[in-house]
Amino acid sequence: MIALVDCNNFFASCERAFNPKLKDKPVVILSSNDGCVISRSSEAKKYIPMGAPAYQYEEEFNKHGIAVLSANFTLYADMSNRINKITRQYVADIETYSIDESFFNLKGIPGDYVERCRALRKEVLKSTGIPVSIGIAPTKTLAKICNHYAKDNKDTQGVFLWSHLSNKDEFLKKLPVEHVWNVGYKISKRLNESGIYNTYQLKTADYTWIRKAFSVNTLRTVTELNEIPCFELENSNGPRRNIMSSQSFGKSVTTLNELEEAVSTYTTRAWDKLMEQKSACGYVSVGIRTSYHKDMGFYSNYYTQALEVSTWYLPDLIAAGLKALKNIYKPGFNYKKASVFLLGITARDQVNLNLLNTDYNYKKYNKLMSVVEKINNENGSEFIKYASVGIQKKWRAKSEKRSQAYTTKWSELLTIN
DNA sequence: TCTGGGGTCCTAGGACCC
DNA sequence: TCTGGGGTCCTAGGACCC
Repeated sequence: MIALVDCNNFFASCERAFNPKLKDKPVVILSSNDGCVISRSSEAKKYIPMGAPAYQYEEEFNKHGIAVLSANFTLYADMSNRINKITRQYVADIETYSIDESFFNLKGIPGDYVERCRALRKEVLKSTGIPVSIGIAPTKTLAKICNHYAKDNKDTQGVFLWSHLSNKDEFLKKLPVEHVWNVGYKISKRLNESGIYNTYQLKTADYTWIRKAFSVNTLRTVTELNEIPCFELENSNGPRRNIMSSQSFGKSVTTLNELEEAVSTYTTRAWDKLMEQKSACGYVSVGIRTSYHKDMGFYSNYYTQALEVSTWYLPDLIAAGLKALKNIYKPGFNYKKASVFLLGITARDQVNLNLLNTDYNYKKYNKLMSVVEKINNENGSEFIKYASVGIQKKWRAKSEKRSQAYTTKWSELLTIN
């Protein structure tokens, strides 16, 4: 049996855990640059749709006394780790699926599954203040469905087991296909065109036809609806295969110079993650684009620059990023966003050496990078940095209503008067 | 003035091998 | 006029997730 534990309104709940004034009040959390709504407390859901652009909803915010906060990802990541730690005390086999969700295996867990999960839920709430819901089923896809059921039905006390459904087929008939995990906008549209609207129809669809008309993943989803597991629990502790750092600017950027600062900065952020998982990368890819909404003309492009040798030496990554940027930069546009991807990620002892560049000094570079990483870990990111990241950073994203780093900075600890 | 920032996996097609 | 049968690896792009 697979269980899915999912935090309710996670970002909004994190803010509430540290700010009692937000209790029972509608709360929304905004994306970076305070652009659009990415999390809502249950009270706010009545008034504000997911993804709503904040500037269009100012009136609603005021009318309903909605507390509006900028996203504080440092806080959310820390809370997520705490919840994971508690979960690990209950079960061994865990896959951290996202910042607010984990799958775990209940096989071999003694006692009643539902009681066990209720105890976990209670413990998480008591220790962190975050309410969670748990769905339990033979497959991940069904566990997702049970999780939603637990969230929507108070009488479940936050935990729901698939086999407790009295009439599963009737239940699935009322569930639109687009609510099924891994059935998104495109696939549900195509399913609808073939007359498949509800999840019971999807469950009983012809396997051969599904495989032919869609991908193997959709077949897996259908199989999982039939209680046969196809998506295994994955090892979420492994290294990332891609690393990305991307952010829109607080103001429009026109000059190459400012874009270079941003690309250098984002490359450094991505490098932080590369160092943390002790990997090397083979390619640096850079993307830039204008706003979708401006009349000034739309431009979007990216370029992937191969490194001569796979490395984790930051100056080489930045140089590659800047080279890629020069390939795609066109003057005369108002740029709104830059992205940096690190691709071709491998373990450091598995990098392919370059036949023509045999004297790449890994030893020396490794030493230098480790020192930089250590100093920044102790003193804060960008304590030591390459000059190309810039100092003024006028393009920096806005985040005007961000709460304190309650749990990760000594200077911002919660004080109680 | 203003619309996020991350990730994963799969597939088709091209380039190449013998 | 005719030009095999079998592979691998890589990349771009598309679909999905939160």
